Amino acid sequence: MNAAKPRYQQLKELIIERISSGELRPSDRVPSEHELVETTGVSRMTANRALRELNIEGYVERIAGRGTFVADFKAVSHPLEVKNIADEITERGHQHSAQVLCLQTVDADDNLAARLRVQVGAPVFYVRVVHLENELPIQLEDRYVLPEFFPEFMQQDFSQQTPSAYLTSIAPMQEAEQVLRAEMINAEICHALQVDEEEPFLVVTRRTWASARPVTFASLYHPGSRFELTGHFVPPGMEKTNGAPVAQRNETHEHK
Amino acid sequence: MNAAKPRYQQLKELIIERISSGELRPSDRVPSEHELVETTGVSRMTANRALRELNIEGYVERIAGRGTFVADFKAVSHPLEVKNIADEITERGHQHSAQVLCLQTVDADDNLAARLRVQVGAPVFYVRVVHLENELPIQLEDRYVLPEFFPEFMQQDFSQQTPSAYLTSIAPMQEAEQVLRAEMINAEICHALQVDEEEPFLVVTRRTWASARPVTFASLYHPGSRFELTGHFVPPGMEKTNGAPVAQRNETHEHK
DNA sequence: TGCACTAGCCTGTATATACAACCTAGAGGC
DNA sequence: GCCTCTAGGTTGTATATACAGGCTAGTGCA
Repeated sequence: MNAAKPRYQQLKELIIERISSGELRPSDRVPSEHELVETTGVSRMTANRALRELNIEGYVERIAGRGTFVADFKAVSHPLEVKNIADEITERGHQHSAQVLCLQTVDADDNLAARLRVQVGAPVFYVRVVHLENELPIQLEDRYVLPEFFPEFMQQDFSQQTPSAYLTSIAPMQEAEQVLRAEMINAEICHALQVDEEEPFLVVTRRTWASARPVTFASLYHPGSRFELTGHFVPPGMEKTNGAPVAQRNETHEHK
Repeated sequence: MNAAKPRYQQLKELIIERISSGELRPSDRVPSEHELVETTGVSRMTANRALRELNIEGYVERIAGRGTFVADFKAVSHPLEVKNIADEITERGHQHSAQVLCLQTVDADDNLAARLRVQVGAPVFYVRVVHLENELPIQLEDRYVLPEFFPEFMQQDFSQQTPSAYLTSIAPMQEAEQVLRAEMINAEICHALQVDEEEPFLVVTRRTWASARPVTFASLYHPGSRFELTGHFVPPGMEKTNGAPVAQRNETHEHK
């Protein structure tokens, strides 16, 4: 079983592994091209290609003259991904606040055990938080977390830092799966969000993986009348094409 | 105004421009690295970098031994994008069919004129199609199209080919904006989809651009009980990491 | 002490060269 | 006619080299 993989790819995976394992943490320094040449024996161009591609893929930040550093974990980069809700709200210039309704350890039922791949009855951390935008509730977050991955979870103050922000600061998100649907929701959640029971909800359920296993499972409930998910997509390579004769491009949110 | 841009970037933009303008169409042959060396005077490594990055970005397909070809237009590549609904259904192994409820030319009202950037009262093509999965209606599509970009639109048979598939076969999608929300919908649409009026809907509205202007505007209505949007995200660079000890990966739809 | 400058490290780009692997058309033999 | 094999074009990777430009710490001068 010879490593049929090209050397630049091996280099990339070696560095990704060091990041995923926690050996290299966000804003840590990654070996420079010259150091990689010396430690691995590749040429500088090969080291450059590996680091350059890791940069494009968002793993590292490169600064000419300073070095290469592990990137802050992409708070998920899809156009339609629900990012950290607190960031989204402050980006709109509004005030984010959060109320922790519940923070406890629960035993996994069948459904939860299957989603997190644990034994039925195994202890799982659980938090329920309501997120408010300018005092108006716009999201209820039900989140289950694997205790062995986030042992300090229960000691956090989630009215100050969102669960999502805390989790990504501890472990890199390696894979995510999410499902989006429209649903009518039970009275308890409607009441917590101060809407009536005829309100349709936009529901996002998401699992994220780290170290090749699911580590957190969340359901996010949004009142349809107060929340919409906006995505704007520009094909890669065109982002900064200001020299080309492309007139107005940056009018993302002119409507409404 | 010297071209401060690096040469590989200039090369990329030159080729993107030829694709966007329609000079190079999907599956057309793109100049080989050697030809680019001869016509533009760069070295082969520089030409290689330009083509390699265009490949990563999805503009072209490269086949060792054959050449480089313009890619089929990515039927939109986000995890959460609503792709061509017909493809999604057939990928699930089900039967797709479509009913054209309406195909006509309408005058743009205020709202539509603003979204498509045309004069109020300007003629716009309009089609309403219901998409069925194994005879069950799962999407109603209301689509408005700029006549000057798609003059043959009204002659198409949209029960055979979805509007989306037709449009992307004619013009490359350069930019997209979409909004997703949960809503209660009027009786007419509920009736067309054979659901009762208490059904919550997942509504997607989308504009797509070509040649730096919006060319089509669509609203897609999905009954909440019959439709969910699934996204699966693997960070770049990890897609084919089969050498790493990552066990089962392809179980995206194991639930439900 | 405080400032200016520079040496040295780093990334970014560009080139020339080399070899391997892949694919196809066409030559040549059967 | 049909098959085989090969020559040549094409991509994929790897290396050595070179120069430009950004950043910083530390030297040395005032």
